Amino acid sequence: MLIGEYIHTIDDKNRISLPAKFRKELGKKIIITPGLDQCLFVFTSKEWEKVSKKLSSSADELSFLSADQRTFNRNMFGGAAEVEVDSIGRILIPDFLKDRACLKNTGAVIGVQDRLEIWDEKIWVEYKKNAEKKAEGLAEKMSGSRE
Amino acid sequence: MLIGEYIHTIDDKNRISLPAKFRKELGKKIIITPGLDQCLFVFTSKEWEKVSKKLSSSADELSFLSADQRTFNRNMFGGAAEVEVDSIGRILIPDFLKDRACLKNTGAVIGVQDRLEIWDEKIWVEYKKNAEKKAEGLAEKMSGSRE
DNA sequence: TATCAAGTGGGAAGAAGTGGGAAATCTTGG
DNA sequence: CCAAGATTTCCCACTTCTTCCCACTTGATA
Repeated sequence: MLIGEYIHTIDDKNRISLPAKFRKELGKKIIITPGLDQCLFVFTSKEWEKVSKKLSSSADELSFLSADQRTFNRNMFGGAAEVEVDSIGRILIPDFLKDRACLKNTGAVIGVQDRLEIWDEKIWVEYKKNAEKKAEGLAEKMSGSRE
Repeated sequence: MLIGEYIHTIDDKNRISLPAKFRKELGKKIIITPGLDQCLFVFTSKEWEKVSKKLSSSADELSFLSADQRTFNRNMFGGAAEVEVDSIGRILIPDFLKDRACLKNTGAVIGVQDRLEIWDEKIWVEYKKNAEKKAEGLAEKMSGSRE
């Protein structure tokens, strides 16, 4: 399982190191997509297959019939990139994805169960401040709604 | 079962000794997560599997489609870390978790049934003062609400 | 008082992260 | 169609940080 938070620099060539702890689980080829909330999602090839299957098969309908679905899928699939992990564990972030997530010199790499997220460090710090408070509230809520 | 309270120092390298009494039960790999109320939770790998399964049990849905779920998962999984217990029973607390719990030089390690909690000593002392008073009242309340 | 176990501290070897240069590939202009 | 420039990719080297191991201290017990 992918867990934890790591701060890494993004160099002039748009490369960022994947935390050593994640490399084995991620494998050699990974998929990067524009995520939700100003970050990038990173999936293993396997996870990506699952995810894309679930996204396309919501209900039995053809996914392109719904306008919302079209928008969402264009974003998710059109913005995705398959990248290779180099010999020492780095990946190259395509320019258009770097822009999407407003990445600058320093990125935060977050393990969230079965995906990674890549944030610009500053945005991540800001986000975390709010999220910590919310998360405690959510915990209460969940404990209440549990059967 | 993990019970009791131990005060240990956190050294310059962010290491803290696990009380000798707990080591056998905890095993070699443990999971640390941000807890509720300014402390860290420490789980055995087994316990963690249970906990994370319950938390992520939103059936077949993609967990990242719900905003609340994203917030919660980022906090829970992104804030977690798997750490190894070294040969003489210490663990290394990652910086980001140390910050979360405002840990300084001295930590309180508390056994709470099937998990440990790690508090900054001062915060723990403060918390205890209040908690002792409250606990008596809560006992009344709980005895009333239990089915 | 001596011995053993537990806790604390620090040094050294190794791994991980970062940066840069060279080779290969692609593109553009002549 | 070829050549020059630019871009990308691959690889190597340096530096920093982590991890492992050993030794000292303290307190408890026989």
